[in-house]
Amino acid sequence: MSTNQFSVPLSIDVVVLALIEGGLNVALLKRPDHSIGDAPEPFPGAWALPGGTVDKEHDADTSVTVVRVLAQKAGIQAHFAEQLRLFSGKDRDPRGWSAALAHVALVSPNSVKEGGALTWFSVDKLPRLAFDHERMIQEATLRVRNKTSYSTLPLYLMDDEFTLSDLQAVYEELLGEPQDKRTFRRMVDAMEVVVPLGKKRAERGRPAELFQVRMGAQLVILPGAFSSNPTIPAKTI
Amino acid sequence: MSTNQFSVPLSIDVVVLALIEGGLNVALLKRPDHSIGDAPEPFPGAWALPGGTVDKEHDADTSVTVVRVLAQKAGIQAHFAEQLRLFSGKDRDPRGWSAALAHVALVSPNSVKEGGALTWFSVDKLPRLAFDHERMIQEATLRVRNKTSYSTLPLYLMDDEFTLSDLQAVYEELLGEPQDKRTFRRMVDAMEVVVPLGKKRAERGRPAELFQVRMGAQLVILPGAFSSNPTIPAKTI
DNA sequence: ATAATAGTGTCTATTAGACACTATGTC
DNA sequence: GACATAGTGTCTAATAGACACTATTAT
Repeated sequence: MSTNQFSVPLSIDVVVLALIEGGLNVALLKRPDHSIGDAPEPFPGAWALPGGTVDKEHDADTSVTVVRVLAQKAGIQAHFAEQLRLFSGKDRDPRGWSAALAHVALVSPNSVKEGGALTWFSVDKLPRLAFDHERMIQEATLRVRNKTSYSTLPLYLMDDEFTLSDLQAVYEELLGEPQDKRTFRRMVDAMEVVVPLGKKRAERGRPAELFQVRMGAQLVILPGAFSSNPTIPAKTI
Repeated sequence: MSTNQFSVPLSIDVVVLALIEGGLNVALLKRPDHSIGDAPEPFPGAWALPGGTVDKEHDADTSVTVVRVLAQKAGIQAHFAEQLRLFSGKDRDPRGWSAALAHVALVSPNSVKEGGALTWFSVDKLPRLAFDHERMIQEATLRVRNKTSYSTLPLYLMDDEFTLSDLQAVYEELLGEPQDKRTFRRMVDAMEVVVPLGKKRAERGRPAELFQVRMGAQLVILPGAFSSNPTIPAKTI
């Protein structure tokens, strides 16, 4: 095992997002209130993202760690996960220089109900968070909202069966502005990512056709697919 | 200094890209041919990206390391740099489990001439590369080409002064297809990122107005800005 | 004048937005 | 029937592409 002067304490954190009652929520765990044994744990009693460390014996790479962390800490299998970025520095952990590889993961509302020890918070009403986890959540939601404007990413937030009105409501929530029904359906149609199930769901009014994500559908990225003008600030060194 | 079982050997690598005679080139360094002292260096004689390790005493975070690596190893100040992703695993370095934080950096053709020990290679004709550096270069160029289709990223590849025809040629190289002159200029105009210098440059034919990047211009991201349909494969866990 | 490249005018095809209309269910 | 929501038809405005035309330099 090579842990020398060029080694860095590395943790793997995941911003798990799901829609609950139409709003974006993030899964958090409460850190222990008091120190355990002799090692003083930082941020006692604060909330934190589910995370873990790499098991160098068994984790072929960090993506394996992510799957393991989601399963063990969150009891969740994500529909989508990707690296956000590496957060690092001497100030993020009082114990010294450290790094955390942050990820975004999207899960469906259904899987929220099963999730074990997790507590869900609206991304607009976050509690006191440990480390730089608040920043991770901010960047994760920004990434999701930006990608929404030019991709089919929100499909990963849907349940197995959904109506086109459901899907439009999700886009509207993430984009923060209403979408025209006709334009929206033209887009969805053009992307060829959903297939009708031949079933209908009735709540009020005319029953709506149920759809599911097309088998083998990849994340579709279209120029000017949805919304107006997303902007991402540049980082210049 | 905390280097325990949760620590991981971390290096910082940078894919430095520049246009040379119209084509995308990457800056590489040759690794020593023979072992130095007793530590057997992997990939002797192979080419590698400029990189280094975090100096936990002096580097507040990894972005500082990137700047330092670019200055020390490459003698370069980049116009643009961002994290690509963390490459990790037990197989990428024969010495054991390791991680490398890969970056993309863009520099102007002018800065190529000054760059000290670097050797530049066309991204289409790469030599034998150490570690997973070939993969890093592939992902870096893909990222740049994708962003080109919906942003003003290529501005960071331009010299201080350039004509609109120069800029269009860069976009055409990166997108791999010709652009309509009128459409291209409408876009550039709409983005308000360049300003005329009131000077002209003559080579053959009518002299062209010279432009520079507008002071304080940020990376502009427009829906459907350039080109047709970029696609990025999704990663599902 | 001719060649070469810069820059503009303008027609047309395509696409996005608005919005009214029809369709199908419940009460 | 009224009401509510789903789904479609279609006009219009905005945009993108094509491409010809004018402009300005060198030889």
